[in-house]
Amino acid sequence: MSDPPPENPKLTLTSSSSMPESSSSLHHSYSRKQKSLGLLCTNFLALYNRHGIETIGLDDAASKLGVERRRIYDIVNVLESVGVLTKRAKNQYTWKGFSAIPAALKELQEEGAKDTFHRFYTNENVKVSDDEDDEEESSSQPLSSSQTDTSKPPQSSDSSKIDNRREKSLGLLTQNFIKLFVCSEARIISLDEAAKLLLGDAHNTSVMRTKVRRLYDIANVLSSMNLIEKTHTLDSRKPAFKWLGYNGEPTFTLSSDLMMQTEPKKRVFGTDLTNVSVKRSRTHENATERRMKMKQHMIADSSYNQSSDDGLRGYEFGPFAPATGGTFPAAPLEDNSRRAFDVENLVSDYRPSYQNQVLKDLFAHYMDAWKSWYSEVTQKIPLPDTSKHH
DNA sequence: AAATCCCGCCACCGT
DNA sequence: ACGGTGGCGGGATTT
Repeated sequence: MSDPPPENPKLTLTSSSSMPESSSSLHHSYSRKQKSLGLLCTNFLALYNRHGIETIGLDDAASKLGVERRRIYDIVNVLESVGVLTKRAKNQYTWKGFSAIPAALKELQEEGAKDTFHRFYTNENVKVSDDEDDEEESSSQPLSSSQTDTSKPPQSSDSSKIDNRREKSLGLLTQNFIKLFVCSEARIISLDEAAKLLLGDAHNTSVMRTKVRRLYDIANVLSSMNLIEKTHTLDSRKPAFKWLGYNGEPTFTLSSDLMMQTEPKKRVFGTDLTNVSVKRSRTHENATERRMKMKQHMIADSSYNQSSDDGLRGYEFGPFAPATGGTFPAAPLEDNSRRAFDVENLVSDYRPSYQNQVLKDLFAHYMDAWKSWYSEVTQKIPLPDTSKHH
C-alpha cells in the first residue's frame, strides 16, 4: 500500500569539468556505482584517516558523507574487524589507523590456524564428512567469550541466541573471510567458494545467496582499503578476489606522486561524493530530497605514518604459518596428501609473490582506479571551489 | 543471463 | 519503551 513518498526528480549535476573526453554529459539519473559501499568507504577513509582524528561519531560520519546511518554501520563493522577502528561507546568509535592492521591480521592468522587445528582434533566437523578443508569459525576479540562451539544450527539454550547473531555479523564474516586468505596459501578466492567454505554446510541457494551478498559488501570495503583486489581465478574466468595484504598503502607509494601531477586536489583515487541524493527507483526516478551537504574535504596527502615504523612490514606469511606445528591447517595445496579436495576448484594461485610484483599490481590497481575516478569525475560536479558563475 | 549489491524494512539488543 | 544496531533479501544495476 503505502507507496514511498515521492522524491525530488533526479538531479543532474553533470557538468563537464575539464576533459576532452567524449562527454555527452547528460548522464543523469541514478548511478549505482556512485553509491557503492566501496566508494563510501574510500570517502570515509579520506575523511578520517588523518592526523588529529581520534574519535568518530556515527552521526557525524553519516551526515558528512551524506548517507543513511545504516551504511556507516556496514563500513565501521568491517573496519573494526581489521583493527582500524574500535568501538568506544554507543555511536562512537576510536580511530586506530592502518597501522593497526598488521597486528590484527596476525591475530587472525594465528586464530585461524589454531581453530583449524582444533577442529582437526575434535570430531566436531560441521562440514562434509569426506575431505577436510580450512577456514573459519572462532571469534576474536581478546574478550573471553566462552564459546566452546558446540553450537551450530540449534541454539543450545540461553545466550546462544546472541552468539547466533554474532555468528552472522558482518564483522565476524569479514574476519573469517580474511582468514581464508591468511591461513592458507590461497591468493585468489571467488566469493562463491568463500561463501561455501564459510558456510560450513547448509547450502540452500537461499542461504548461499545471502552470504554472497554480504561477501560482496565486505569485498568492497576491503578493496577500498587495498587489502584485496578483484580479479579472476587463474583457470576459469570466474571473478574472484586476490589478497593483497597490508602494505603501507600511504607513505611511500609511487602512486602518490604520479597521480598528483594532474589533480592538485584530492589524491586517493576514489575520492568522490557519495551523497548524491539520487536514489534508484523501479519505474520513475524518485530522488530523496535529502539535504546534500558535500563536505568534500580535499584530502591532503595521506602521508601520515603515525607511529614511525611498525607499519611497512607487509604480510608475514612464511614465518609463522604453522604456529601449531605443521603447515597442515589450511594449507591444502601443501603436498597434497592423496587428492585433498579439489584445491584447484576452491582456491588457486599460490605463487610466492615478490615485493615487486605486489607493487606492480598495486600500481596497476591505482592507475585503474584513478582512470575510473577520472572518467567519473568528468561527469560529475567538479566542485568549483570558489567562483560560482552565474 | 549472470554478477553485483543498493536500499531500507524491521527484528534485536542494550539501557 | 526507546532508540541504536545491523541481519536480511527483494530486486535494480552492471557486466
